[in-house]
Amino acid sequence: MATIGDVAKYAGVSRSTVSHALSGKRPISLETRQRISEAIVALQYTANAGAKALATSKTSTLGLIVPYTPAEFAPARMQYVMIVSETARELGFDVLMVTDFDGRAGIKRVTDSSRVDGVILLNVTRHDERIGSVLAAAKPGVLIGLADDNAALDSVDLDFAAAGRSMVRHLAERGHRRVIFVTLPTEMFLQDLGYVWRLHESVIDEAQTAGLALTVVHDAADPKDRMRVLAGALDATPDATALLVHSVGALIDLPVLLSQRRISVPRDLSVVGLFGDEFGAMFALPYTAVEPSPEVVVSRAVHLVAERIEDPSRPVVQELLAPLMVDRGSTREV
Amino acid sequence: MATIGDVAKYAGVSRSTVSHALSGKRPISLETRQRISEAIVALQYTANAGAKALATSKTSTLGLIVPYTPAEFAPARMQYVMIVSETARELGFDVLMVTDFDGRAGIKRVTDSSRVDGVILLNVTRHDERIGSVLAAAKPGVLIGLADDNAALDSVDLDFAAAGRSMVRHLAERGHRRVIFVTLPTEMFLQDLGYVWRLHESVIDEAQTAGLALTVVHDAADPKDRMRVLAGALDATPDATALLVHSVGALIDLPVLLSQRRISVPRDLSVVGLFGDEFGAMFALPYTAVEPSPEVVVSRAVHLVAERIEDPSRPVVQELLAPLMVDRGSTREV
DNA sequence: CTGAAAGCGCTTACAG
DNA sequence: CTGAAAGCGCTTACAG
Repeated sequence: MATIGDVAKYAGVSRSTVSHALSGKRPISLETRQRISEAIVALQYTANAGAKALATSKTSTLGLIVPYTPAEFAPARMQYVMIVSETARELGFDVLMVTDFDGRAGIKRVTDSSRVDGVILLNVTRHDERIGSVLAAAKPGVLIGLADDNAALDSVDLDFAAAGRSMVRHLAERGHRRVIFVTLPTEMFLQDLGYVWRLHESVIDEAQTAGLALTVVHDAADPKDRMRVLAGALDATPDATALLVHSVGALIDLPVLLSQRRISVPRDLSVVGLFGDEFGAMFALPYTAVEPSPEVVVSRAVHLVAERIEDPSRPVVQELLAPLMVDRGSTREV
Repeated sequence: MATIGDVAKYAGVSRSTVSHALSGKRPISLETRQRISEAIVALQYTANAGAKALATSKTSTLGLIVPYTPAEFAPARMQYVMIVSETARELGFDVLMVTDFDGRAGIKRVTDSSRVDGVILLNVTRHDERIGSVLAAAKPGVLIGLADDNAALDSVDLDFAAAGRSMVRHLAERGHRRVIFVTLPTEMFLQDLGYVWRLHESVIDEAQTAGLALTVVHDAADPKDRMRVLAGALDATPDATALLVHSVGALIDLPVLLSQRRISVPRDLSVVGLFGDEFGAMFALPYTAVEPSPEVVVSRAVHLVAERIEDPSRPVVQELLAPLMVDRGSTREV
């Protein structure tokens, strides 16, 4: 690999001139600049990242802390990872994936060794131990999700409370009075993920406000049991006119179950859920849904951490994204 | 952050002694070693990764080149990424995710700047342009998948040809003579992914050998059309006694369609497919299937690139993993 | 507008 | 068993 010294020699200038030509941090005569350009092309020069990081204390790398949460629905995760990576690239960063079983250890490792300029925490829980590690590292960090004690770090998330309310109101406005709420498996509540609770509570709360009778059913954690749980819920509440579904597993099974029972949507039953367009397309889900908009949430998070790397003193922000509802005609007036 | 100099001062030794104590590359007296250990703990010392990389020309980082292939079924991808990351960690490497739209540019970027010691190529195609980039970079690289011209790089993959043959034989042995082969969308064939062709061709080939009449149906690329394609295939070949399914989308839709038509498996129809245990569990797929074993394939790939980083002169290997079939009782004798 | 030199934090011959 | 010094490839005051 050619070094900056090789380029300097080839162009007949000093290394500092090459460096400045590259960074644009001081004026370089046109002629010199051209000679340097030629040298760079001729020698195929690319700056050594390690040397640059050593000299500047900047790595141009973001650590993506992916927690180990087997119970969660894995497929959706890839989308988040891809968006982080793509946004990071647009902002000039590379992404180091940190999937350590112990997220705290992972954060400590990549920050202590100065491998990253900042970290992005995926799947934040309400009492997320990783927040302390980010604070201890004294590096910029952003939470994708809301923690109870997140005053110290920037965070972004979908406004799941608003999402829950809008789903309930959507049904209430159409005259539904008895609704089955298929919420997430209890295992996921135990994982303390903020959005799980926020959506759950807002649905229950808004149902009360709207005078809507809610039958709450936790989806099964084990896919084998899912269908039975779902069927049981329908059996137990025959007078329900609508389903409000948060569980992704239930959403996938629903078409099968409804077809088995010859239940037509929305004629016999209205359905509203929470899932992304891309996900819905993949499984051909024909249901009206609140859109979690990962591209917006995640891209915003990456921008926030990049901004904070630029300016560590910027006030902490907490952003909640207003959810959009996509009407696919799976709900009707009753 | 404490530096090696701080540790040396604290322990009352030279920096080189600390460095050697850390690497174990020369004998250090017990007493000195202890003082150094204490200093490291007291100062919370962790070596600066950039400085280390600069001094040793080793980054302890692997580049994971994730291609941009929207047509492919995304959820499965995350599993591969996670296994790469976990295996890399076990071997002492971090993972840099490279998701550039142009994989070649991504490889050039991370290798030219010496950000990685080697690269792992996901979703290799038969004529993969990225191979040239790895060769040009003169860094170790491993292919997950088989390319036509892969004599120069290590590669690992499931033996998809064997997988195809074993599925056909499984049905042939049970007396099936007319089978519908639901293969991948034509879009995926155009993407030139090696495994797509290898499986396809081996199924057709083995069917001929086994005297099995095959109706080949390409699954729809658009999920909206999937169900119709699948239904059309059943209608067009009413005398088929079995389904051989490669398309993941078709696998997901199959339970719905069969339940709609009151077709019972394996009583009315035998089904064999190609999908992983984890994936099958997530969608509660009750079908006998060849197991793609991503954990084995991917972990092997990471080991191979790590070995080659250690010893660049090792002969190139190409490993094909024999597929396992998991019998879930979805096929019967006819 | 340009260059010589110090420094970032490591490792590793070299010398003892 | 240990240390002083050079070097990895950059950037950036400092000086002109």
